[in-house]
Amino acid sequence: MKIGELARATATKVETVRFYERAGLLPPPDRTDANYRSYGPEHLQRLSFIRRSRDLGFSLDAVRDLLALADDRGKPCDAVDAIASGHLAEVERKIADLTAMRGELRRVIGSCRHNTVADCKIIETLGPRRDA
Amino acid sequence: MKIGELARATATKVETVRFYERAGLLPPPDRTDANYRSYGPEHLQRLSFIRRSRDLGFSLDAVRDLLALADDRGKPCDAVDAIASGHLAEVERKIADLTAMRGELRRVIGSCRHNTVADCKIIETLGPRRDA
DNA sequence: CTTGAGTCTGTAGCGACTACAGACGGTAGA
DNA sequence: TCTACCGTCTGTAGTCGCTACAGACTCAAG
Repeated sequence: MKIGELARATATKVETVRFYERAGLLPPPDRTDANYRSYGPEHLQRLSFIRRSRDLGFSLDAVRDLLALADDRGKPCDAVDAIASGHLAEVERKIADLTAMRGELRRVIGSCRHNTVADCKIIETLGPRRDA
Repeated sequence: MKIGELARATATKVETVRFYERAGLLPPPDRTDANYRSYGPEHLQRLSFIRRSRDLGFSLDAVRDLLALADDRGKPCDAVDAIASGHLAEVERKIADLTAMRGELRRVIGSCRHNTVADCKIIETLGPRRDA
């Protein structure tokens, strides 16, 4: 299959597919006479893996590690678990950060009385020591 | 005050202060004879505003807009509210995305039986149609 | 007088793409 | 057969918000 088909099949942009190749995540495929990339089912499978991992928020580095592990079928699974668990912890930290932000933002926005900027509570909150 | 003092006072790195100046967020201060930046209290106040806004997750573009509004004290406050509300919506979207990710990750990790990669549920889940 | 810390400018790097420019290939309708 | 148009190619630069240098300077303390 050509790059456009592969891209469509995995909901990826063509440029991103080429980017993954340059980044060493997707092996360089054969080329046609016209120098077009020609992918096989193994590429489709590998790109699907990458996309799914990315959807779960894994970094490209993590995806690289996961792919290497996936290719090493005899290895114990704990390394995979470690990567995933580490990532989960990070996601949880981000959720906590954003939840705190949300609380602050709601508080700040809730205090807006829709007057002028001069006595805007939002601006006041942002600039803590504004006295003019 | 010199850039290092300003940076310490606002928990900002010196390079970041200079970056904000280049980015047009912090006005260029006077210079000493030795060409050192010399900041006044208005810079401290403005940088505090920037930092607080960044802590709440506003983009630099949004901070620029907020600063412009803060300087225009007669304007109605609704524009400020709009920026903040838009940002809140985005934060909520991110929380929803991350929460979905977290659920998926927990499910995937929970299925790990700590065997070899060959029958690792995590790898299986990531590569949907792996049959070897 | 020397040492060390702070400051200066300018540039390049990060992650994960995205968006071109400019050239070439392939195909379907007129 | 011509032509229009899409797809593909390479290479490079842009995005965001910093961060990290390199190499030169200044300043204060001992």
